[in-house]
Amino acid sequence: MAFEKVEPKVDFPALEREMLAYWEKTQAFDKLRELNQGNPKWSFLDGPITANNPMGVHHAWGRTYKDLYQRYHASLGQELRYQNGFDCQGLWVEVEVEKAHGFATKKDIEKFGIGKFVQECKDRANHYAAIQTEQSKRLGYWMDWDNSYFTMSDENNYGIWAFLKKCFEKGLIYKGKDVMPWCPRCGTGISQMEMNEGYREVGHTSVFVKFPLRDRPGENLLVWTTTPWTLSSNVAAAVKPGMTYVKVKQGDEFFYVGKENFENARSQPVEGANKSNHPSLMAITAMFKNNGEFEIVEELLGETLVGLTYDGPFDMLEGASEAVGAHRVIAWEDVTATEGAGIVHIAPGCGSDDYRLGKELGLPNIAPLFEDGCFRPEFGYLAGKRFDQVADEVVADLKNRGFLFAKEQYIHRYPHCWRCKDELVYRLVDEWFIKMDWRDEIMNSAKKAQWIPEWGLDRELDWLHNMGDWMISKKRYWGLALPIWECGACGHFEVLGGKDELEARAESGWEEFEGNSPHRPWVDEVKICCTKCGDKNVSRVKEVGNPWLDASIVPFSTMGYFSDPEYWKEWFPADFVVEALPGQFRNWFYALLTVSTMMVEKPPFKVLKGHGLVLDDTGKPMHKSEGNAIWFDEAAEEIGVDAMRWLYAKTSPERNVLFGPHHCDEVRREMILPWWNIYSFFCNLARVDNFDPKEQTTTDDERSLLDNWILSDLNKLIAIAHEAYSKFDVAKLCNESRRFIEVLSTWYVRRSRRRFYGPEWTADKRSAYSTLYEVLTTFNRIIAPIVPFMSESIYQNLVANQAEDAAASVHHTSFPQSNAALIDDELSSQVAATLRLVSLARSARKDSKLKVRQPLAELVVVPANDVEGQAVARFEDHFLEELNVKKVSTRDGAADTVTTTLKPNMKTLGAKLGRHAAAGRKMVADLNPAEVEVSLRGGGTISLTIDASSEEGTIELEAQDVVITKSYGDDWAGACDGATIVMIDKRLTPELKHEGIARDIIRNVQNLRKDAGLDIADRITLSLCSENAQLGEAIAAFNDYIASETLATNIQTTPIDSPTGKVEVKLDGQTISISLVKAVLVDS
RNA sequence: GGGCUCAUAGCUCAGUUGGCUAGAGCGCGUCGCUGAUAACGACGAGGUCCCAGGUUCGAGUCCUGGUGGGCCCA
Repeated sequence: MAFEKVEPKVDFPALEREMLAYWEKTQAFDKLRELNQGNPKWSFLDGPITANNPMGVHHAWGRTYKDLYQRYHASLGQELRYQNGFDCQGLWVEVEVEKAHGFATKKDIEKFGIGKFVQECKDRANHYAAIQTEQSKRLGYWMDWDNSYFTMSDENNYGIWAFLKKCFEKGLIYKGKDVMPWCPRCGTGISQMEMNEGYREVGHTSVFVKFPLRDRPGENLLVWTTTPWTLSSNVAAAVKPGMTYVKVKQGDEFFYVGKENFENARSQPVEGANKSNHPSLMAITAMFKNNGEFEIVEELLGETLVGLTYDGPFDMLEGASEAVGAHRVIAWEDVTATEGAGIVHIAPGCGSDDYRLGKELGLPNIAPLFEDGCFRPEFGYLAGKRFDQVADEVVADLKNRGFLFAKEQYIHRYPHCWRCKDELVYRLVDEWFIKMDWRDEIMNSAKKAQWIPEWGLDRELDWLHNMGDWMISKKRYWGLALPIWECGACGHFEVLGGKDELEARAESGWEEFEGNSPHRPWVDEVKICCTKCGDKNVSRVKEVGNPWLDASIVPFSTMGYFSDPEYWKEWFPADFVVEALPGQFRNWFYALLTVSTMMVEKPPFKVLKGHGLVLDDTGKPMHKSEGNAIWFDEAAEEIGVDAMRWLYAKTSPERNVLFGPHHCDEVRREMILPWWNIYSFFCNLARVDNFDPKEQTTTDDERSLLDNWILSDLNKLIAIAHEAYSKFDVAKLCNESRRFIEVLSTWYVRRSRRRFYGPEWTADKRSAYSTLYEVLTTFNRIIAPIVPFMSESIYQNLVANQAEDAAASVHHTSFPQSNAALIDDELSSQVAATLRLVSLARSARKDSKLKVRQPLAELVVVPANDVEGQAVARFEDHFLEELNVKKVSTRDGAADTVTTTLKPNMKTLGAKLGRHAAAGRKMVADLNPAEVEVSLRGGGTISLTIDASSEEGTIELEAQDVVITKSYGDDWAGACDGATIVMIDKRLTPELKHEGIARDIIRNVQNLRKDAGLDIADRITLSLCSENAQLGEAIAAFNDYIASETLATNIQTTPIDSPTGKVEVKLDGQTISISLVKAVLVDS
């Protein structure tokens, strides 16, 4: 069957949709699974994508890797699971559902009904999972889409219960307190990651306050804070032991303050362009000045202050009573000399550093706020007021009671809720934790896996080493129901490990729960009996779980650990996982390792590969709000997903990829179009010639040098491809492929073009066809995992439609194997030398100012090595044609035609010579240029003694000290590179001149034919009219040549009546009129 | 403050275990080609391989210390 015509201009997105339809129609994916069923397994584990929005282009990077490595392993015949995952539970889904309803606080949700709310969250996850499924298919991502896992599934949730139960049995689950960023409006803690989203610049009233020392009447600590309301909860004041402090006397009072803090100018930590908008801060010295005269009476180290007790500013409040006896100066290394007063206000109930410090030292925690950010009743005049509305009142009060030293407006970046934009507050809360004192075991697991890049392991170990206990609770609604039942009567708590255990332990509520998923509010109906005190009404705690738990149980829950252990053993651990690097060390990678180490004491993956972020065209992060984010659908239909996939595949994974019009265009130009053009060139000729790959075959003997060379290169590429895919380094393959396409297009195809044109099936033509056919089909298979659509389309035309027994899809065929017998390194190096010599000769031709159309008599090569000499001998024809010369020859030396001249470079030489400049200059000028060139090449030096009597009279001459130029005389143009010299004879004989003119004419005729809309095969009658004698001679001399090249049946020197095409051009300054008409062929 | 990482042409990036004259694409300039090509090709200009030391016959590459950027932790 003939090849289908290939349009050189293709709508790639349309072609991709066509291939999608073909796969759908032929059930190509299912067929592939059937083919590999029962074969050795390759286990890939998918990190779940958050099913909360449509995909952006950034999602496509990881998914491209996931698909292409799976396709490679399938092409080796391996059986795969092809299971995609969706991450469904968590605050991000809740937020979107809240937005849709216009909810502002948790109370709105409770009023709406937790059951209804949770159901809507589920619906939303399902909705976007469906959209992402369709988008992934469009990406060409072959997965078992009917069998994706959802982290909200019962199996997954109960799997986590089993994990938590195991932790509980080892005594690792506990209820603890921590101070964390809290949004009073949303009523929830905010994680570190969420907090990073929400920093905004705001102004706060900051104050310097006095803490009077109890044992030293009249002496005060000077303390600074940007959050005056937290003074209500002050417990201690911290100094840095080794830092120098000063004791300042003003009036009857003394103040302790950090020496540098006291003396130095203060600046606001503001970045960039906003700087000028901010008032500068008053130095502490200046504050004192404002209050009158002062003097420094003593310098002392911070350690001498430690242990002193003081009166707090709010000791009269009932809520602060616990702090009164605790007020003292403590030591803290993190106190800085650049911010505040060098003495830091510590409120362990209101700050996270404060809390940690307080915990170490056993300080009491004062937690003044309710969930909604309002003060508790025991805080006097503050009671019932919100923390962010009391600054003025507090300042006035401090002033009245003599605690205020100074106040100011302070502008800084402060965390805000990323959802409602309210200011966050640090608040002491009860949360549930997993103790992490077994981190060494997790670190051992991490070390057992291979990390790509390797430093990923160091990074993970660093995190594991430093991380605190894992806070697994969140005071929200939509998420894993933490299986912790806590007895309200005695405080005893237990963790249940699964549905069966829950049923067995249920005292009441089972009927209400049964049939529902283990989520709030349904699971909360179930009450159990306290094993300690016998209370029969023990409830589950209200909290839901950390979403990373959801995603990290999947190597167990989705692989049948709980339901089908035999199956699980076959697929665990995964051979490969790949995800975006930033963030995942403390998220998914960490959680996976933790859960898996607890469950089976080993890592759930053998190889973990990470990749970077997707940035915009200019290297900036993509943000919806900045308008530089790109949706997946938009990009897919604009540039096509093959181009997108290639862009992702060719980027070094550990760095970021720049995605935008410019970079996509580059991919199209360097890879997609050249590859398609070679294919369409071949295919359209093959149609005309009725090439049949089974009929027109060739033998090794018949292959040309170029054929052997390109096959050698191809087989090398196959070996590289196997290595790159199996080591997960596809970027390397992309680089090599690009190089291959380039040499294939610009050397093999271009140099071989004419071999395809003849009418007869000569051995050479068969050889050209069958070689290029093999190269096309093989290379197509190599890159199929990366560009599945384009390669499928090419395969369909070149292979599938040619043979009944061919596989239905390129993705059903097995990966090519490299044939070492076809690799010829010597030939490759000779071709490389040829390319280099031709390039040099072009440079020489350019220098000659004679265009390539003008034939010249001779090219002379002075080879630098044997390979170059062999190249000239073996590829003589190519030199002749490429450079349009009549003869090519080699010579050992070129001393007779090339003059080498040497000029001293006084810029560098002058400095070396100093006072010997004049003599040295002469000496250098007298050196033998050719010998100097040889000596200096490759970094050598020449020792010159100008004046033996002085030490500086001897210098080392280096390459940079001289300028070496070559001239080739009037008759030759030349170029050199290293030791290689090429020269072209510039002398034009009349014969050569005539041939040049003939070729110019041919070119103009060809253009005219094209403009006249003639078919390539149309015959013409040609008229060439010129009054110039030289043109006439040229036409006469090359009449046959012109006729055969332009398919002219007749060339006349008189004008044609009503020509189809006519043009007047100037050749060599002389006018010639060219016209033509399609010849009428008479059947003979 | 600690960990990891990056720094190569105007821009985006290659550069295996140290090895001949440090490369590509884009952009720029010049020329050419244009019956496979949404084009393309050739040639050219453009480099302190961030800085300073060290190891070595030899360092973009290895080591130490800085500077600057990124990520993470504190």
